[in-house]
Amino acid sequence: MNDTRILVLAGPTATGKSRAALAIASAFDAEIVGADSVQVYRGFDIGSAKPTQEERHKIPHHVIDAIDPNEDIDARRYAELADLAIADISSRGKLAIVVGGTGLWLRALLRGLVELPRVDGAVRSRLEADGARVGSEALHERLARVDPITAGQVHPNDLFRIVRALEVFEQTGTPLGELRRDHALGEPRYHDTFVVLDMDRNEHDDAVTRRVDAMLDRGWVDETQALLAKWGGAVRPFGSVGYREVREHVEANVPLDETRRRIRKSTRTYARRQRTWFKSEPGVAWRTNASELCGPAGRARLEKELGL
RNA sequence: GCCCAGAUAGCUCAGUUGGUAGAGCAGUGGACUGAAAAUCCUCGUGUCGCUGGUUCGAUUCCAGCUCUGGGCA
Repeated sequence: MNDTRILVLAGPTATGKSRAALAIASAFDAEIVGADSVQVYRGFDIGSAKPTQEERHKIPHHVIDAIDPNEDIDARRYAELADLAIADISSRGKLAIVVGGTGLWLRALLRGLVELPRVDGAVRSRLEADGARVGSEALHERLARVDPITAGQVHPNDLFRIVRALEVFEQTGTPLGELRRDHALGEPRYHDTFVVLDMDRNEHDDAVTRRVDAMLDRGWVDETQALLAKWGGAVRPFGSVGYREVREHVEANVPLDETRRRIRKSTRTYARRQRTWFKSEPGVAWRTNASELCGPAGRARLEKELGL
């Protein structure tokens, strides 16, 4: 356990996290550490609602624009980058505010993950090829023989997790289910104040609609076109909400209105998944909304929680 | 005014040879330990337009009415 005190601001997309973080950062002389699996990528700006240059000039942001789109990052590497940023910020006597909606990354940072070797790309590709050939049920049966614990927890259709469990078994000789059982949920790694933001459902729906429209008005299509030209469509962030749909607009001539509709839909679906995640995430100190958090009462509570 | 077709889940519709109904889309709930904006799972009661008639029983058949679309005047 690290002695550093940090503030964590999480919650579904488009609930006002970034704006609240900016307000709190100016009030408390803090800097911001992103926890966002798309904002880490350079160039993916508009569609990830990345803070603007002016905002970032005013308040330093870390672990945003950290890698190129053709580089790989995972929860472990994210936690390492965030650890470095937090250490740097607190060494200068400032407060670090971790802001983002990527639940697994936050968990990796705040609680740690099971100790495991690096992912072996060759092993993973081979297992994926197996999956494509024999189907996920067959792979699930294979998993049941070597790792019954995980097989019992993972649906036979969830190829993604089946492959992950098999690759861990191949690399370590120990079933992932046993490793996880022994690790459980790690002890807190920081003195964190974990705040989850949410919003009234109808209000949030409107916020999503407005945000998608604003992004398109700001030149999201042009940005996507340029990114496609530079990196190609196979790069990971093109699998994300919105970029996937805009890419189809550009490459497959899906009409803009239809694209707009699809983005709204997948954004809402994504927000729902985030809501489910944060609902049961342990260690949350306060569930609130952006306006309450940024009001006088919120500020008083933050001062108390953070010991300022 | 007349003729024809339709009226069923938030939307588009299917269906019930008379025993109170089901798909797609939309939406919802959930899982998640190095791909996580990813990946995967779950969930469908609605005066079957209104009023009457026939019937043990009508959303289904019949009549009238209302509304919508199309055609003819």
